[in-house]
Amino acid sequence: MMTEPTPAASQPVEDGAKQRIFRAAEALVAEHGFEAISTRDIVAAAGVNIAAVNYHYGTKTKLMLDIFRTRAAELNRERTRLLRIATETQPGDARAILRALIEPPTLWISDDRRVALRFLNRARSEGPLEVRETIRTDVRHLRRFVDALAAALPALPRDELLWRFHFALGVLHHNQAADYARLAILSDDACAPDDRAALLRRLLDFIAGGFGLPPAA
Amino acid sequence: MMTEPTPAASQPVEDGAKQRIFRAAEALVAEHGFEAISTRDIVAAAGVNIAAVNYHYGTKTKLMLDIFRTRAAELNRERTRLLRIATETQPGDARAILRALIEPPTLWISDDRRVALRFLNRARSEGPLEVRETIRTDVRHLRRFVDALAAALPALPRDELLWRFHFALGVLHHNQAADYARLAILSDDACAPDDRAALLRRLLDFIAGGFGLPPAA
DNA sequence: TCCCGTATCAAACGCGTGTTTGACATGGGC
DNA sequence: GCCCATGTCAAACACGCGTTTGATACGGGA
Repeated sequence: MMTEPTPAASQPVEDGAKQRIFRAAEALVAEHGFEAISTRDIVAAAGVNIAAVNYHYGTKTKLMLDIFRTRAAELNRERTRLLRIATETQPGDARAILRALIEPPTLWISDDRRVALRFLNRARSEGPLEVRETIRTDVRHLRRFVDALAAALPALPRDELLWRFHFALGVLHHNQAADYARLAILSDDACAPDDRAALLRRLLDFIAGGFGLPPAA
Repeated sequence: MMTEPTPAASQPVEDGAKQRIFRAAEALVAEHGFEAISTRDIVAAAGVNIAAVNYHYGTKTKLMLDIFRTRAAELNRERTRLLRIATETQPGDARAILRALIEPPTLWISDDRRVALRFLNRARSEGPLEVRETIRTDVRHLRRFVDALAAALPALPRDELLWRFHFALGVLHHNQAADYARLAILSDDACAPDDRAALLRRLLDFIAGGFGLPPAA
């Protein structure tokens, strides 16, 4: 008798107005983008009065910041955990480091955290200035991966490493974003991101190949 | 004595109100995004009256569509030309095909068509529905590359090929978009996309590696 | 019982938006 | 000289935006 059955996402189980606003705003931004939705859209989806946003969050922008920080922290925590495991159990294995970077967002795509992931991507590209400035926090987080890769690939010059890391993030972000539409059309619906394991393998193979790593065992 | 000195971009040389609106809107969207700019911002930058946008283009959205179609056609034309050359002079060379895909947008980054390129990316991700729907046109264009790659890599299953193509487009788009900022911070400003030839080589190496191709000769 | 912090509500405020209007200027064709 | 198509202009339109207000309800502690 501890909690409600199961929360839809990793939000607190209580379902007060504040949480409903949080989740409605996250879902709407994930689907329609930052500028396309209004405070009135949010409160309509959340089933609360329009003044509730400002009462609980002060400002629409502060609400977005709150969502962003919550979700970014969740993602970074999971990645950091996997990175620690990788460097401890498979020291020097660059592929394992890349896997720690890639696996969390890729698995999120196919469960109920897909919404959180798409929100994060929207925020990074379209979000208000206050949101985009927190990218500097992300950089501190990503540097751990760069350093781990540098240690695992001592022969690779640092600028080459950084460029390839930059390209790898491009693949990741693109994959989290909207446009499976184009892939679906190109493939006559033969390619869909349903099979999590296969998607993760393909992503890891592609990025590891881009880093010049030999194919997996 | 044929034309004015040199047009800033590949627009007609005449500099009437219509062209000034075109270029001002393109530049503003490239820098600030689709929803962030208003008709009044555009006419202020273009030095024309506010009614000029609706007089010449009918609607703000139609203006954006006009810019998008113009620039997309330019990019696709250039890519198609390179693809034809590649398949004629280096038949069966997958790397040459990828180069035809990658080279035009990569070179645009470092000349005065950077604005056009960033507009195209903004449009694809944030643009109004009418703009994003023209992605289907792009798909017809991209299919030529998929088919050429399939012919050059007969051993690669089509679904694997399509996924890797999807990933490759991710790298490309990410690279055309805003965020060299993160790379600059990560590298302490050691990595900048100034050197066109080096950027093109790095991109091509990464994507060819992702396709499992051996390093270039 | 009274009180006060918490929360919700309908209504409104001021402002910026995309678009439209109607007047006015220009200039080549008859 | 007149006409009409082509542009340009200041002003205004209706509307949606984020935010604020002031009233009202609830509910546990003194």
